[in-house]
Amino acid sequence: MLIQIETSSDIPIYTQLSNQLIELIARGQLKGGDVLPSVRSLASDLGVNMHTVNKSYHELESKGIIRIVPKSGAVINPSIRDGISDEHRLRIVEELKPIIAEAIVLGMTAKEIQHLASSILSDMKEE
Amino acid sequence: MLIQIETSSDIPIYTQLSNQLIELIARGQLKGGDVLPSVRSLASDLGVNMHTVNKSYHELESKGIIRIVPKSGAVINPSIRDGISDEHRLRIVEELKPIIAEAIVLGMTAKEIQHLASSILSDMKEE
DNA sequence: AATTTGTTATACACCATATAGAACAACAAT
DNA sequence: ATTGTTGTTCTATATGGTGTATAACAAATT
Repeated sequence: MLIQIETSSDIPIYTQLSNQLIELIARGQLKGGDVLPSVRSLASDLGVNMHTVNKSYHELESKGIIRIVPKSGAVINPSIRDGISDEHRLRIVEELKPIIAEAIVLGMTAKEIQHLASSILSDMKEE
Repeated sequence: MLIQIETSSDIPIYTQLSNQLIELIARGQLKGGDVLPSVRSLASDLGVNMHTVNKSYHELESKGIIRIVPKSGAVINPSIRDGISDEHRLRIVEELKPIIAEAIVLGMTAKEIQHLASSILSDMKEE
């Protein structure tokens, strides 16, 4: 499943896992309807605890990215065609703001930041 | 100094403070050469501990945004005209990637994400 | 019938966060 | 020169998050 965990990172394991799963979905390598591995099997593959994977899955569910069906599995939600909700959009803004501010302070121009964003976007969309 | 701390937030106080200081600098309300308040006085104003402010200042210093002169104060570094360093640029990319991926998964198109970034940028640059 | 599933509970260790108090040497101001 | 402020350092404590471990449960699957 192409996931790598760095235990020495200052980013929590469950956050690393959530981020990488989100990126796999964004790249289209995981699609709506696909079923994620069970918490036990993925934990075994990654060499981490079952509860750590479980925490990541529930984080993804609270973000509206997957739904968890007890005794069955975690299923990726279909892509939303109606556009993003106001709630989700606000969360993205609050997450983007401090990073964009940091980029400005470190000397990037608006044009450079836009170009950086578009290069990240095209990198994810090309697959 | 227009800083608000929410103790009930899940974001650490020192991170809230760092983010708001960075945003003040990005907006031009704090400029290169300006001296930040002493850790004791700002801690008193915000109602938090001295060490918490100190931790925020050192985080900003490790990011290259301010320099701390012992027995003197914390001074904002002048804006970099030479452009951003590779190290800083890489950090920005790594911070942007998971958020952009999340935005895609939640149903935003590349065009919408670009528009969102530019609206945040113009909001910060207009002051 | 046996296995696997997500869930729940308890327990433990470790680290980050936040506060508190104290003391120090260097600097600025009166 | 004395006073007050500065960032620094140290110790101490409390709290919560993170991660692991083990166990048991009920529902679904095989």
